[in-house]
Amino acid sequence: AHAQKLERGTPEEPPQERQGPDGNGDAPSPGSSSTAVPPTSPHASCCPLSPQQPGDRDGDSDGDRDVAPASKRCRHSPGDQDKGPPPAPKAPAPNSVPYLAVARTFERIEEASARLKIIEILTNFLRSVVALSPSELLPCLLLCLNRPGAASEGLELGIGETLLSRALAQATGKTRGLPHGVKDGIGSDDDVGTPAGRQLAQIRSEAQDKGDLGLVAESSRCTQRTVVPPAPLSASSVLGKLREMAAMSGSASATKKIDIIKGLFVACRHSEARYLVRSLSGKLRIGLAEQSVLTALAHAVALTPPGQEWPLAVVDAGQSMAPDARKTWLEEQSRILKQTFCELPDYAAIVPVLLEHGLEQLPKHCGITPGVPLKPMLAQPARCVSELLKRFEEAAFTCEYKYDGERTQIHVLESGAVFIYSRNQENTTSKYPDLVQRIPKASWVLSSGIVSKMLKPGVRSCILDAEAVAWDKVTKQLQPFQVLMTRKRKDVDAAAIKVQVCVYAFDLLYLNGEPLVREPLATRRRLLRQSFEEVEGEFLFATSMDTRSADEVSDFLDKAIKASCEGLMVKTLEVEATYEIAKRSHKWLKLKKDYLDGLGDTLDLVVIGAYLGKGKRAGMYGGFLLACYDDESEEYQSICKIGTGFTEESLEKHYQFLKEHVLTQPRPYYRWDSAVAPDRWLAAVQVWEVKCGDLSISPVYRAAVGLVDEDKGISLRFPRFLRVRGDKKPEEATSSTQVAELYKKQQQIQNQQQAEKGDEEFY
DNA sequence: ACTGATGCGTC
DNA sequence: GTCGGAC
DNA sequence: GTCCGACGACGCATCAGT
Repeated sequence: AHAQKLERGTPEEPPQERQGPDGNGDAPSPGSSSTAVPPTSPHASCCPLSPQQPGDRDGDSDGDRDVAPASKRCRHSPGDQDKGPPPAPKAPAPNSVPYLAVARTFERIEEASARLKIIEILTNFLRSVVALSPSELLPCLLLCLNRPGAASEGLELGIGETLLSRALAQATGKTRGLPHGVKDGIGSDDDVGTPAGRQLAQIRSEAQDKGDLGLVAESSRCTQRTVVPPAPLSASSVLGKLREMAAMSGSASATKKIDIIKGLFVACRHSEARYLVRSLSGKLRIGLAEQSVLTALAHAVALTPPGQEWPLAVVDAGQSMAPDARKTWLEEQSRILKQTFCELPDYAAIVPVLLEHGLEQLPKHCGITPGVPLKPMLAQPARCVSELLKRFEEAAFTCEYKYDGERTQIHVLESGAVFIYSRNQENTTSKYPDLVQRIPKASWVLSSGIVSKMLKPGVRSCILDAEAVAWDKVTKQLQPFQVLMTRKRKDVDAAAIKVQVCVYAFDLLYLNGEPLVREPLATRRRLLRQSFEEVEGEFLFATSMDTRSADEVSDFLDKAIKASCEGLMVKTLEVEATYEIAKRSHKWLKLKKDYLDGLGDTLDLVVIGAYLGKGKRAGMYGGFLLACYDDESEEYQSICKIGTGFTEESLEKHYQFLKEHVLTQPRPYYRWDSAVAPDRWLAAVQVWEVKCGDLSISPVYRAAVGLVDEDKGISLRFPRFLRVRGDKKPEEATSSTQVAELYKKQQQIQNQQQAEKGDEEFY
């Protein structure tokens, strides 16, 4: 019901200040009792911004709106006391949670760096919400996670830096009240002549300086006037607006979204603007994400059980426990929630159950359901074969080819319905109608002529874990990831599909009504092989080998590469071999050529540009534009950007060194596309050694243009910085010819050419 | 009707 | 996807 | 080891602007 309400974007009831906790409440100082002492002067003790902003925005009275009567304050305090929310003197009416309470919590979290501290702050905030405004628990959680809803809902905000900057420019510009309907800043930078254009330029420049549009919003004055002061934001109203915007499409939707953002911005107080803008831009940047939110939620509902009558009988259910016992108990509670969440990663489904039945009962009501995506097992990189053997010690393990495609979770329901989900629980069913057709039950419905042997008799329902890989039916070869990417994504007509897909199944998570995630891989794999039949080019089991010999692993890795795979996945078979993501999400290991020292491709490239950093890289360069050298034309040709592999120290050093080499304009012998134009052009003075996964034909980069493709250059997949090559002059960088060679020698390209050759001989 | 920019998903 | 930092 | 947030290439889908 709550979700429906949000979907309709129902406006919140008029806020009742009398009851509305304002979130200003500071925590009692450490050591104080569980009973919070309301600060006597809210501005003095709770609103650090107020003294600096006398009278608040525009001198109107909204600075006072967020001050509730002292007796009602502190309810949604994110306080760091560990004794829970302060009991209020009397039963509260159903409250909404002020967005300011959320923002204040975010502030505190952002200031903290220790995860335990972050969890504690959020826990206490959530305890307040559970106790006072349980109906707003879901919106609060979604705001903390910065998501408008579950991934499988497929909601996209469709708001990026550009749109957001324009909205801010309009809200802070002086366009209103100007005669003759001045252009409002929508459009290109061409309108810098207009006030809004100037404002936009200023917003952008300030955003570059601060590396965070949210901070810009917070420090900008909103000049939009409203006749009636806007109502204070609540958690659910903000989330409702987010969902409203996500649901919008069609022409002029951007303008409508801008209007909504302006409306929200007008209503923002204090730090609300910062977090609103960050939410809209998709980066909360407070060091809080899924795992910590889950832990905090578990702690919150464990300590302050939901559904209690007022006054709360239990504010801290762990109060009487010894510290150690309390810790163990909280960890166990957290584990229960996380396990459930991994099997049903949807807060909209979990939260109501949590509120009604409590945490202990949660697993009874929520679990794996075909048709609902679950969290996939992930893998950690292994640097060498010996690390592998060391990690798995005596435990038996298996190696599987690591296919270069898209992770797919295939759900077959008893009804015969088929759903396909991505690694991130996005519903990709419509992208794979061909794949859906291969499921027999679906085939009956769609076309009785299609017969597949894939599912063996007796399989009524299942969830498969697999990789979908582009497959050339003519040459009977795997195709590169880039080919798979060219498939249409929406409303795909199975008959019109050009890029065929072969599914490589490697795990079975559910079979005929039974979850298998608590079974070891050996069992799951046996059931997988028993239940399904391979069909060439359509459905195969991932090629695997069970071994304990380092040499055999190495050989198998080479075979995988020769078979156009990325490398190997290595998994224990019996020990620690369940599919319980909550216990450890990266239980598997991945072994790729480019992880191995001395193996994989490295290039020596020239830095020719830099991008201003954002977030924790604000105030320095966050990324760089690299080029190879073409000795033929004596040009530096852009090949990729790079933004990882640096230590904080090296990043600082690069900034100090390279800022001395900033150019006012690019050298005439630089070749690049406007899409990658850097914030600062740099003189070609330094060579960096860079490692990468594959080399790809690029739509925007210019390296080795004309050597492999007539007018497309080459770029690097997964580039990362290794070190400065102080011994190399820029002209000694990797040459365009060498780049082309590296491209051609890739196994996938070799295999492809091999196939073409065979084709020619055949005709 | 077309194109380029933008957003967002995959890896 | 890769990587480094904080814990 | 876990969690988080810096940053990468690339292609489809969508929409503003022409």
